Amino acid sequence: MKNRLKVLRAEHNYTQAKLAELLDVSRQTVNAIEKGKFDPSLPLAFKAARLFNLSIEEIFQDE
Amino acid sequence: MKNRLKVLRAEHNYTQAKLAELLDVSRQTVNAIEKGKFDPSLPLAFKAARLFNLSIEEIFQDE
DNA sequence: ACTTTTTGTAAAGTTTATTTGACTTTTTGT
DNA sequence: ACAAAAAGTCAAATAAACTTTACAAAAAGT
Repeated sequence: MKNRLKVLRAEHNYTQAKLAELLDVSRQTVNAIEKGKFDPSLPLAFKAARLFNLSIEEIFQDE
Repeated sequence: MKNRLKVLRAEHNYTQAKLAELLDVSRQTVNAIEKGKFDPSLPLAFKAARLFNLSIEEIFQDE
């Protein structure tokens, strides 16, 4: 599962730590998801989508 | 997290067992998700969305 | 009424997501 | 070049998703 978190983070000038704080997860979780180590839970995907005002599909891609 | 799986199932005349088979999960998993016992993983949410030709947000609602 | 199908539920086990703490490497600012 | 900040990573622990087996309750078909 790919995602655009790194780009979105750059666009918003967020550090991994800042994004983690906004999503209410640990910095390592953000890092791991960005690096494709695992997929976020559905609730976390929703949180990210709301944060960036995007649909889940616009952030995460199944391919 | 709410979802419209039961309705979508009814619309397509799918039993829980049939939907489980199409989603490649156990029947109990479908049942548990429908009953709100836990949320699906993001990959599973994507599978359901593709199956019904809907966006994740059209099937699962955060509130 | 009876039989079959579907749904609900529960326990025990496996896998995956997430945490915390610690440490290294890379990037950025001066 | 140096210091500080950010990103990467690892191990051990907990939580949440998902499996299998098994059985009971409810719904549907004849």
